[in-house]
Amino acid sequence: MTTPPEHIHVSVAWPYANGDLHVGHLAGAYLPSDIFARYHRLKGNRVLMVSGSDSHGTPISVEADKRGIPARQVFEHYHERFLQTQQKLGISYDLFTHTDTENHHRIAQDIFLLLLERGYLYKEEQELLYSELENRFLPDRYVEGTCYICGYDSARGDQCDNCGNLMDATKLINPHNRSNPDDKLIVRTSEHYFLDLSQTSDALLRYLETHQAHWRPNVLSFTRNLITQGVEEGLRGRAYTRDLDWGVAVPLEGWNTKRIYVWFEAVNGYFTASVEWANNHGQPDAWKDWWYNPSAKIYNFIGKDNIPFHTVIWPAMLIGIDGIYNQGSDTKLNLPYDVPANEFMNIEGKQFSKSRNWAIWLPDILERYQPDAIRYYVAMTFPESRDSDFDWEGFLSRVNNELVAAWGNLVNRVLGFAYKRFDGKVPEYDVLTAADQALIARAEAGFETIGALLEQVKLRDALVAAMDIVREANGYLTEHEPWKRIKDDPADAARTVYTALRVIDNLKMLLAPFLPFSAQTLHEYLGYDGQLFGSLTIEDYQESTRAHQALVYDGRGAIGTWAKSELQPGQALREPAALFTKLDPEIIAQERAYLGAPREEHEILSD
RNA sequence: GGUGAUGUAGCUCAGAUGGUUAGAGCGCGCCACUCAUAAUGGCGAGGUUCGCUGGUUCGAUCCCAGCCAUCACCA
Repeated sequence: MTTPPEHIHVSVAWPYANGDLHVGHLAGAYLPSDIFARYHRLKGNRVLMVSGSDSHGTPISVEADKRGIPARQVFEHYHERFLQTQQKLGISYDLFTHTDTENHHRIAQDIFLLLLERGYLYKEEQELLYSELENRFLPDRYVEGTCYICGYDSARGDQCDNCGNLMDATKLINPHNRSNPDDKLIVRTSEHYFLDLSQTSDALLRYLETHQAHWRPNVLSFTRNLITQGVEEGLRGRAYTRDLDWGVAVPLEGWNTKRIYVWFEAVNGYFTASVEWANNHGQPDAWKDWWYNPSAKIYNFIGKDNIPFHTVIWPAMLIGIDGIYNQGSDTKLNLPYDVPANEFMNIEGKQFSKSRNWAIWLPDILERYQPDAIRYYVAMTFPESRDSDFDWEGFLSRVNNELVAAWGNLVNRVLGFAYKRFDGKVPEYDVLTAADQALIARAEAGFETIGALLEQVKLRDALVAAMDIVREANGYLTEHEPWKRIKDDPADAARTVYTALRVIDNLKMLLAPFLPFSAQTLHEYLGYDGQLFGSLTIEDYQESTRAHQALVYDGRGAIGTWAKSELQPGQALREPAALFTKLDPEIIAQERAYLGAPREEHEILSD
């Protein structure tokens, strides 16, 4: 009764390549998506997990200006660091590319042109602030002026820091260039394209109806209100184009000073990266197995700040370009099946802030902690239903008391005992008692119950459920005391140790999506060969005019399956060692000292 | 200002189409154990009853209204 494999597309938010990745990124999107993808791969489903660096956008230009280097240099620098960081954390993208590829530019332009041709775009004049000194329109965050509400003289173009109101930059009094007060700005009109959302709102509401049963309630009601409110108030669009020189060119005559708005082309990346992946594998149509397959499911893993873009704008675009690159077929282009947006992860009670360096940078903590320790704590603290908090005391406590003391120690005590007292082999046993069978059944049931939680993207609940089994296994050992029985009833000790090993073997798989590195180590200690998961490598790709690097998961040769252990008595074990490092309580003070202090970027060393 | 969410034990978080004693992990106390990275297991204490004020109801922490605080998006 094998079920045919499902096609699962895991689309992960594209990080701006203007600074290192931090735990907020990991908690919001990357770790949830990786756990989800690894689970589905173990299930035997066909997973396509893609993302990439967002190479464009004002934040990158701002960073480039600050450093006095070209935008391209900024994004290439951080793109490389993203690849290294995520490789070390084991975020298993089938393809993590970036948006400055020929492929991405071409498809983003095709999407724009198709929407234009089909009448989903309209043109309108906007009033914007223009610098005659620099001969360009300035983005709002480059603008400063006097607040027209409270009179504060250093209001930013997008918001007044004094009264908190959002600003319409063109209404600012005495607007000037933020970096040059003498550069007085003038209001000029500029022509732009807008995506006409009113044309897709009915289809979007029908789409919501068919998905409301499995969407998170906050995502659903937020989206529904956005659309219905938009219908009532004549929802139109947001600008699809901007007056910028860094980004994907608008493919029209006379539009050479404008670019496609970064948000619009970035969400296209889920699609363009799928196409790139297929091309890289020499199967140019393979992406259609996810995008034009009615039974495929697309999941968008994002943070709560991006909900409208993924539940309104991106689906609207997909409706608009239905049929793209699929001539001769009437299969519909898939919309996201689910958008399991996470809330935010705060740091020691305060919001993340790059400028104040109130952040936990992934490259930094990867120098000091095991990737599985980081993954464990962050997964246990996922902001799945509300904002959560990363605090170092909690990190120490969860790693030492749960990961090391409960799970790591269960493995260590049982494997160590079996290795020493049973001649380095899985014990041979006569029969299993009811208690033995009950514990094994309990662990085996996890493949159903924990699997169901993972499929519903209740990842923290799934991890808690696995740890419950760990505790039961520890309790079972305490009750059956094989270290005593080995003296007076060796047969009973053999049963108990066999049972514990088999439960550990099951737990290895149940925890593998969360803790892939230690699961592999444990797999080997148990005497097995082969890799549970595939390899994750950084590859070079050459297009006709440029080259780029990408993180690539290759699942060929992976042997892990989401299935019950069939551990054989007599199997030779390998000499075990501790899976996890216990942390010194001093790290709390050390780590807290980094928060808010100036930070130096270190080279990311490979292991 | 609008929309959506969040506010539950010392800490981090669950939860219920409204109904008897509101849960988990950690921390704390006691007991057991010593195979194990002094690692585990059991029991127990802890919430003035679930942000505040009203309302609906036989009954609300869970529904409704208002308010306060925090977060996100939008104007």
